[in-house]
Amino acid sequence: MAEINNFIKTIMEKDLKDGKVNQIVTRFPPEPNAYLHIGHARAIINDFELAKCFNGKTNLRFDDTNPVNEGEEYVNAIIEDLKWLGYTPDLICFGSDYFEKTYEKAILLIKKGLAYVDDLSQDDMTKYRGTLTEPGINSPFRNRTIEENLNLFERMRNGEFKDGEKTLRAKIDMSSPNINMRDPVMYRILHVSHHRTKDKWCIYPMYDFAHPLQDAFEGVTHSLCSIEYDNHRPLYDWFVEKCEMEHVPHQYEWGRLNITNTIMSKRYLRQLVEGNYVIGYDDPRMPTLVGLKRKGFTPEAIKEFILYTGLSRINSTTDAENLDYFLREDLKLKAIRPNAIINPLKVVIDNYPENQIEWLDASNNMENEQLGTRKIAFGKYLYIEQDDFMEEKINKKWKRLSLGLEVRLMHAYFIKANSVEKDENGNVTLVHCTYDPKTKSGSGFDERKPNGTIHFVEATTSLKATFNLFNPLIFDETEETKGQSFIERLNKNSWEIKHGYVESSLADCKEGTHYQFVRNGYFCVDKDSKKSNLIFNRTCGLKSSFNPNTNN
RNA sequence: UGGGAUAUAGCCAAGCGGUAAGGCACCAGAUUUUGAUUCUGGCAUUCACUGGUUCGAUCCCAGUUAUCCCAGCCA
Repeated sequence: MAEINNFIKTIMEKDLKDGKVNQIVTRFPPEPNAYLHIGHARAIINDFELAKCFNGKTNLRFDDTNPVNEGEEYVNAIIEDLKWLGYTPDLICFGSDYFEKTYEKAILLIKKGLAYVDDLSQDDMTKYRGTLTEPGINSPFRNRTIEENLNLFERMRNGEFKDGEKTLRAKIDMSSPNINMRDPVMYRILHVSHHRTKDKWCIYPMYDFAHPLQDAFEGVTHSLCSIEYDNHRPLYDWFVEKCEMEHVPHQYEWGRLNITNTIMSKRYLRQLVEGNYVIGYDDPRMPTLVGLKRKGFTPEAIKEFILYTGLSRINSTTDAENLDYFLREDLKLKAIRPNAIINPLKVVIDNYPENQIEWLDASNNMENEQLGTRKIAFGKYLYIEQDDFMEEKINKKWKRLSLGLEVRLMHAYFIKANSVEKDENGNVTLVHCTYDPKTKSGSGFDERKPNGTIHFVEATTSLKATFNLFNPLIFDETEETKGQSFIERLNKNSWEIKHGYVESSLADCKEGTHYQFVRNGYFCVDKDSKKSNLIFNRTCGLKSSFNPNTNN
């Protein structure tokens, strides 16, 4: 695996060397209200790998301070995703585990005159907050006595007020140019049942107040988050200091990772699922970890991708090509390489006996002998790929079958095309060939070189199969699609289905097994596959394709 | 428009005062029973721009420009 190396690691090394910390402790803090996607994978992998570098620890802490939309379903899914990526947290905990301790710290701030109960309505609070260019105005409730605040806050907890009636706010500076410092809300009233604490609480702490305290309670040394929290760091530090936390955690930010042609926002992903535009969160076109897994991605490929892509404070958009590369790289030696024909063209070997099938030895992966060999069938009737035949060789680069030319059928014989049959539209429906028995694979025959090597499947023994070809769910922003909603821009051809044939050795293939089909890329057996109707999901394409019409 | 962050090739990304790492993509050639893989070579005289300091600047300073984030009782 690639060695992790980024600016956060440099910071950690220095902190350790300077004796600022004795052990690195990080945390991955998802809110349990969505499925994890490739963007989260970046946080997970960096959190865990950085700690691992220094024999540190990493906690999985569910940030469940807003019971609306949060739930058990997501908690379990996130734990499963982490397991799939190969990470075991040193501690699994919840923000709600600290509700009591967090409440006590709020009391402390009230007693220090640094927090107050506010009666302002939501609309008024917005007005009092000011704008980006104008300072805010102090709330008329800002100078309540400590006793009054203590009393009111306790009554908030006891459920004496309705949602939105009161809030607890930190008393900082309404004229701060950093809007986060303009008396941020610490607690709001929500008469909502929490998935873990049920109805015990009706006031819930806000992220800005809860998060730094949780980090401090757990002894987190390096609290890593994305760059949009940069503006929150002064507040983070303010709460840690004013709450007199024994342990002082520090927040560091990195840029978000986007991938070309990929929708990553929680809101959009939810819209896709709820609007039935995709099968579910594990639809192979989704950038969720479960989706990538079902499409055929391996955790190793995702890790390598993240580590090689690096980390900086810039929000970046990486070409999806990079993701594909690391999957190809991982699968190269793992995948079995059987024959599959996606767009079949019939071939008949005129000089081969009727009703005879020959079973030939074929290597599963010539670069990895450990994957063994299998038997493939050869007979009078074959299927080849339509793209592999052209009546006339139109240019020097053409390395496939044409009339009068000879090609090697992989793992089998040389065949020569002699004539074709066509339908009423002039399309080739059958190619008449002859084979040369002397050219059998492995015989060492080298008297003449074929025009190329193509793959095939024997017609009578092959199995029918369905191939799922996935394209990006959305188009790039173009002139025509500009201004359209995201749903309107959905790629109508994001899922193409092809029906073809695979060799008989795939009769007992298992879900999740990877195959590389020659010139068609890598495929993974989908969970819906049954022997009678094999289903393969394309995981990624090969590196380059050849278009006979555009090459000279 | 106030504050903050960022700017290195088509895309990521090292570099932290001594003369531009690496990966993807791309191009050329060799090998090849996959037009894949593998191998070999090529790919920033310049670091958003303009000045300044310095023997010397991607790096320090000043100004300019561009992009992103912040006005939830979301996280």
